[in-house]
Amino acid sequence: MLENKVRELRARFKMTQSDLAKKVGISRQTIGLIEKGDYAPSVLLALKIAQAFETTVEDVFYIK
Amino acid sequence: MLENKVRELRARFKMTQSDLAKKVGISRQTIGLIEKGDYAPSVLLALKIAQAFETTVEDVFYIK
DNA sequence: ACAAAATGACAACAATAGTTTACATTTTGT
DNA sequence: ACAAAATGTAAACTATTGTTGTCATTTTGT
Repeated sequence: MLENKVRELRARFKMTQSDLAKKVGISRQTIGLIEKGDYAPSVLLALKIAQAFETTVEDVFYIK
Repeated sequence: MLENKVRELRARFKMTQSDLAKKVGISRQTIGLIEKGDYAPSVLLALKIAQAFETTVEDVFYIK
């Protein structure tokens, strides 16, 4: 399955779900669902999230 | 918007759309649509495509 | 030139991503 | 302890991703 480090990275950057949501242009709830692992975002959103954390998509999202 | 190098990479690896589709587990038509730039795949599929070309998501898909 | 393989394109559809609204629960700061 | 901020969750919904089937067109190999 697909897993991700969004929650850890967000903590490291001291951002709330709302902060991140605003930064990448989606809703707070969607960030929550992604963190929960409920679904795989589009690659466009994944790229924006990785950029928000100054890292790569592979570093944030990975197949396990 | 989102652009990608799937067509070039696929040529470099001498794969047909069907080859790549089979390798990443989707239909041939979907590869065609992605190459055409019609839509952004899920990050899961993007990861698989990048892996098929032995490279990163950022190298294959980029915001322009 | 010819046949086979590869690609383009479209429609109708199924599955999943992502939205808004709303409310409950948990965490944080003073 | 209290209020405010942050998070969890759910329903109903819209938008987009991805499917299968079909046929036309283009490319490739002999």
